[in-house]
Amino acid sequence: MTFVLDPRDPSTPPPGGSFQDALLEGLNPQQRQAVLYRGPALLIIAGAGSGKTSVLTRRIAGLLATREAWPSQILAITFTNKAAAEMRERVQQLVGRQQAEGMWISTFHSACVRILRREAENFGFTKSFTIYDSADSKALIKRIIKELEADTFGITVSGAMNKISKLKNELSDVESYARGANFNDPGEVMFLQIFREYTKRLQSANAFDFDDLIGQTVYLFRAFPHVAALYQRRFRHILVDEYQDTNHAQYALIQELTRPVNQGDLPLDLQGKGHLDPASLTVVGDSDQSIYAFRGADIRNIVEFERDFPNSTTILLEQNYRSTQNILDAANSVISNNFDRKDKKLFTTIGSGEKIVGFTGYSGHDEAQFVADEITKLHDSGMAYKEIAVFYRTNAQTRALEDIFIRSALPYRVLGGTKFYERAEIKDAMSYLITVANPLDPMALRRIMNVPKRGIGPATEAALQNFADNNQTTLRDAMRNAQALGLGPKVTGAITGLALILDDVQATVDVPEGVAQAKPSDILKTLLDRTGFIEALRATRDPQDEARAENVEELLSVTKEFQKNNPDGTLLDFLTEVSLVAAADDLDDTSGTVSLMTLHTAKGLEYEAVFLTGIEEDLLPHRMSAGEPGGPAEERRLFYVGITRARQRLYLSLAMTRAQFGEVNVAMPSRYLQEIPPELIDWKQSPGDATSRNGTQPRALNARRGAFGAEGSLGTGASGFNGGFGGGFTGSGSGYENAGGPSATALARAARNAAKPKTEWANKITGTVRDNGDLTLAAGDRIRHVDFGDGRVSAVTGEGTKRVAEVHFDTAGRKRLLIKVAPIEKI
DNA sequence: CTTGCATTTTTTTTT
DNA sequence: AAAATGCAAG
Repeated sequence: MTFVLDPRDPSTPPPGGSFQDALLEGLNPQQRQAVLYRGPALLIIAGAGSGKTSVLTRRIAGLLATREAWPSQILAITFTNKAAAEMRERVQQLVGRQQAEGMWISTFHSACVRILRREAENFGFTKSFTIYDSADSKALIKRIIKELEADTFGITVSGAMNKISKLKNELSDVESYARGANFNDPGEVMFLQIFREYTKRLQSANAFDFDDLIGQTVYLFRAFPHVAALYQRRFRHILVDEYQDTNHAQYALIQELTRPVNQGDLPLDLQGKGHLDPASLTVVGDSDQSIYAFRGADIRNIVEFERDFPNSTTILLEQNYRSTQNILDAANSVISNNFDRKDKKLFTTIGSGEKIVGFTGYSGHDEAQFVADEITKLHDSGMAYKEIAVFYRTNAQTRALEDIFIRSALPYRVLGGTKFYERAEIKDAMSYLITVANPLDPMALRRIMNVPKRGIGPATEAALQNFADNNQTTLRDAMRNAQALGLGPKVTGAITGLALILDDVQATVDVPEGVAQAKPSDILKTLLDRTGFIEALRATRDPQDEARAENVEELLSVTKEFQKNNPDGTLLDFLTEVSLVAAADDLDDTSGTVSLMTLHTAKGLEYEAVFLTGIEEDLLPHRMSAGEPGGPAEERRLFYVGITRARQRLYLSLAMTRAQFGEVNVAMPSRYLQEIPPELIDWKQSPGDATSRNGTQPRALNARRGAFGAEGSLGTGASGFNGGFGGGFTGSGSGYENAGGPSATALARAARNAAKPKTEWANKITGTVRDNGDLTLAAGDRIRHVDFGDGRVSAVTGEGTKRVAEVHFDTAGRKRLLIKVAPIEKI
């Protein structure tokens, strides 16, 4: 038998061995056991970086290579689409592309959509149902609350939404919730009404929300045994990654799929053929990395696995192949503060490595500057940008980082956050596609009814909805019959005109069997052209609309790209893919950029160098987690996840003050910092340094002290902190820039933190990015920088808007600056 | 119906 | 600081 192994994988054996040798090459005994296990249920407790992906892929490859399973009998669930693609790729490299054809490797949500599209007609949906994302659900709930005037009961949109989501994750529907409801509580009665109405409208819109995708699939299996039997029979090996983050609905789904097949439920032609035993289940997880309790993840699923599956085997993977011992020591030490956990200690043979680097900035910007400077140093010493990542707790923290990165000409990309598909103009354009795919969906239709502006306002929309309700028809149908409403001729024409466009395009999608459907990009192009969507954006005075028009054109390229990758991809396939992209999915390994993301998004990823920023009280642990039971423990796990992403270098940074809601607040070091043995951290500037050096403290900070009064002043807070930490934070005190010694860095810092002088050029900073126009610089020029003061240009590289100046500042050391946007002037 | 301005609220994390 | 909301004028 011939086989291919990943040449990048150091464990790839020399050619000539048996397949089994190749399969197990480079694995430790526990990993081998996990690859070779055959039986009903296997639990792999896999510590961070313990090679579980390798184990899972080899396990699948082994099943395929020995013909124990056909590819179509394998269902592997991953946490992101990117992880799914990677796993598929690695299995294919082991057994060949053809051998792996037909495996289901996907996320819970993608797998469920696939099942639901196939089976939805069993229970009152069509295959072209819409998937409502959180924003869609929110809009619908908001509408319902308004209609029912439920806000007078103290019910908020987000409150109702969270509650509904929580209930759905517990597989509770309106009726089961009603059974236990307290009908003497008017608020609860009102909530019940909202829940009922929400459910009804999803059904009539032919739509599922995110939670439904899982919950309704479970419902489908439970209500229709003949459907369940097909999938129980089909999937012989089910593997679930990140099992610690499954919620009850996902747990129930796995339970349904691993039931023994009831012969009588199968179609006649399948009865008595094939396997009737329950599928074999493999789950992989690590309770120390459970960070999704807020969206219903239930740690008990993994803790009680052995009870749920009495015949199961458990394997522990504790050897870490990713990080240095210093990084692991820090991680172990932090996580050991969570009681109620099985003791588990990661170890490595890699060696202790560099110390962890700590830094305390005076502000979020100061911290960001440190991060940028250190990244530049790492890059100068040969580390690729794509091997570096910056993590933070909240998306809002990206602002300061982006600001500094742009000025420093650091190539970066932000994962997640305000995603492309969340932009209003993109949602509008997507709504056109949704309306064509699913004419029953009034939410999508409402969204585009007056985009571009057609003079169809709220009153007209209400009239149409009224007509639809009175005639037991859809909003879309009401638009077709707009003449019957007796509105003005202009509005009526606008409405019927839009209805005609939508009907025309829909006719190219709803084609008879055997006829080819129109392609997503052609559909979008036609819709945009006939509605004048892009021209309307270009015709306005708002300067941002040009960027919006470009975004819509970008969406058009996305549809073309999709077609290139999926030649047979339908409109529905495209809509599904877009609905289910995860933050980590737009990671592009070839981008050559530094990656910025939240700690949650970072799960499952790894980098040579990792910067954990904002390690402060109220941020990590986050203020909002304080009230939740188990909140601080989950935040600690989040910190643990962040630490364990790093292979070689780990940086921990925080700031003494942080801007929030437009005002500056004092920040305190996170309690979790104390949990790392002090000798593991090399503080370039410790929290103590940043507060106790009165002589060199920046002006702006001194000025601010008065504002806080005695009680909340930095002085008081700082000494309290120093006492509490028993001197553990006494760092080198030399400042992080070695260029000019302590006094120089202190000066630079003072300059950086001082109130910005209101010179002409300072005012040029408009919006988020400043523009120096065609300012030209050459080596030898003297310049002045808002934060770093005066300096001399030593070199200029790059072209056009990407020109970068390397500057030796008199006090702040060497920096690289993007000439077009840096806050500089020639002197 | 649309536009512009004033006011208020908002940030945890995500499929 | 930015986004969402509300209100009044055109």
